[in-house]
Amino acid sequence: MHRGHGAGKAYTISKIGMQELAELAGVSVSTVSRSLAGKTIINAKTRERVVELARVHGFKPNQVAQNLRLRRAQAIGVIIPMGHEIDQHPSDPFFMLMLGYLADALTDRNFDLLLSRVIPADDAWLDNLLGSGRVDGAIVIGQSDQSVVIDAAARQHRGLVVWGAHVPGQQHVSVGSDNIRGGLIAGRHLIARGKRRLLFLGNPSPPEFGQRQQGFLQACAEAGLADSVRTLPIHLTSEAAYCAASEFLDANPGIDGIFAASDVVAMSALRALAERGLAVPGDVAVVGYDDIMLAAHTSPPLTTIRQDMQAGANLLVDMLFRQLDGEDC
Amino acid sequence: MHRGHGAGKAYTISKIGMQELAELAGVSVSTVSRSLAGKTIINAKTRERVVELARVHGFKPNQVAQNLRLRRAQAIGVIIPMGHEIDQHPSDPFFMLMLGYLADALTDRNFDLLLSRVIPADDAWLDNLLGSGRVDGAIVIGQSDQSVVIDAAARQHRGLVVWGAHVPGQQHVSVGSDNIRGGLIAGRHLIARGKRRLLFLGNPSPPEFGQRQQGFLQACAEAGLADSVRTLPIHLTSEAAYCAASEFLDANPGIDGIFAASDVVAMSALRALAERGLAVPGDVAVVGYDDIMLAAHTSPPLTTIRQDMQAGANLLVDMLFRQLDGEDC
DNA sequence: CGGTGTAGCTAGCCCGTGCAAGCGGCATCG
DNA sequence: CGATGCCGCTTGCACGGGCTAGCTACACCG
Repeated sequence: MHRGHGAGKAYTISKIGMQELAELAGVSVSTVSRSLAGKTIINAKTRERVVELARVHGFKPNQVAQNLRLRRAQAIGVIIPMGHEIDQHPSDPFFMLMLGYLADALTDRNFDLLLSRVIPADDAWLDNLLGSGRVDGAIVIGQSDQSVVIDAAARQHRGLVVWGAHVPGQQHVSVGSDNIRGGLIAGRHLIARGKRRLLFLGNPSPPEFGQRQQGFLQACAEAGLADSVRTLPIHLTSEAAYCAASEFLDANPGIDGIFAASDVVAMSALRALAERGLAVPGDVAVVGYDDIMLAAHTSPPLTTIRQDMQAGANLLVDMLFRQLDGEDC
Repeated sequence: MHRGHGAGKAYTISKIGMQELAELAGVSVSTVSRSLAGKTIINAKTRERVVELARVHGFKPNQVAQNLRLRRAQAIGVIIPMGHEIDQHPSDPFFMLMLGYLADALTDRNFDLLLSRVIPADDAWLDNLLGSGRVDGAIVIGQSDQSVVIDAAARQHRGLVVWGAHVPGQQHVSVGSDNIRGGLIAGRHLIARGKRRLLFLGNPSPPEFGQRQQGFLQACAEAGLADSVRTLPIHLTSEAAYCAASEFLDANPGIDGIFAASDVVAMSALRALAERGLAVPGDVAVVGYDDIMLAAHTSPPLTTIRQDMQAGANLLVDMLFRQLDGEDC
């Protein structure tokens, strides 16, 4: 690993302030402020002169001061709580995809995106962020096992939306795909293909995953397979998933259909199957969840339940801003 | 997609301020400030009373005001410039992995992470961020085609480090793996396996990729293959990579070794190969770059050049803070 | 009386905005 | 006939946003 360095530097940390700029322009500070804000109340000629001068001197208004004055933060916190998977590194492409779309949507509205990975040690992580003034609102990706904390925060602050499951009675606004239905579809798909010895691969304790399992079990029940279906609760990391799946497959030969809680898990399962010489989908069919981009690029291409995450991200952001605008939703 | 909502809410937006808290405690605002900061100059009894009162009322100092006063932002910008790949969505697991490690390292130092995806339209994107006061420094992931802009910003501000290539004469501090060496290793690996009709898969214009290609070509030259080696410049998205690779393979049968600029590209190549009935690594050997987690979970597991990104991320953050502390590096 | 331990005063940090003043000319009023 | 006021438009003044820190003020003690 290299550590390159630039040539010797002479930093030009001359950071001119509004005060100086005003003197330079021969106007008052307020005129500078209004000019840069493009207020038409300032004479066009004066305004342009100020703007030009600012450009020349590389002046940028200090946004921290600006935000303080305007009592806003112009930033949204995006949080990935990692309660149920203490060692899950969010290298999960799912997070990244969501993050990318959120970044796009927020950038469009001129808001910054403050990223937090949280390993909830106390119950105050969300309240701390929301109460700190650093953000105007927050988007939580996945309830993890923190529904109680999220509900509490939702009661005290406005400007909080959650990607994840919608459980009856929850206090917080959430957006997510219909996980139960997704699980149902996955189950029916496997059963329609003649698979009978089914396995749910994933930890059902986070609500989204629990609902996927629930839908899956429902499909099994419809087919009279309620008794034979198995669940293997595993971590979401690909490595852990791979190990657990391998072990399980060795101990339980005969499985012919797998529904994985996420595509990453599914890919690990594919590998474990390949190593055991089991054909996919001939011997064992696999269905994933998310439709991350890589899903189409495994061999064979992974069957997966698609979530339209761009739509989801946009909806999250829409609802967040509606809350911030005072709408009650 | 559901849009769940919580029960009707009565927000407790009572956000008490330092002023009120001071009155409640019967002390001055400064005493509250110092108490919460844990300054021992305040009598322990008074201090604890204030702290307790703050806790009870859920008071959290406004960090925006705090930062303004302390002339800092307590945040680092992390930027992914997307100059060369206008449509590359950073769902690339590589970015996410890096981002995760950076988030960890910054969180450890109590800094926030401001995420920006930038499609450089003007030349001011970096200067705008650095000059806005919203961040104390920035980490740029990949030079893309913006080396000039980055150099310019590095000259004006302190607190800027870049993940990517180290090219002679650059003005900015950069951290990255030895891409030339990586390419060299990849090339030698393929050649040692008896492969002779080689292909570099990736757009060599961003410096990191260019250096990977350079090392690869060097290995080819060593083996006298300089003339037969091919380069296929493609986009980094898996979809685009897949299409381009498929087309190329059809038009150029006989390729027996592929070095892909990234693992995502490599995975797409694997799929294209599999669909053409070409065995990996029997007919065609493939080497990727990055060692993202999924690389081990393809079938067959992908050979890849590993970058220790955690070490890289830590180094980036270390060097950034050294710059901020005034060290000249 | 000088020293020590507490706590308050006040001046900012950098910017935005309500209020009011000044512009020159013309109508109204005493 | 001279004084006042008001026009619409532009700009400046002064204050405030929540917080910190240097200096000051006040007890109390030896």
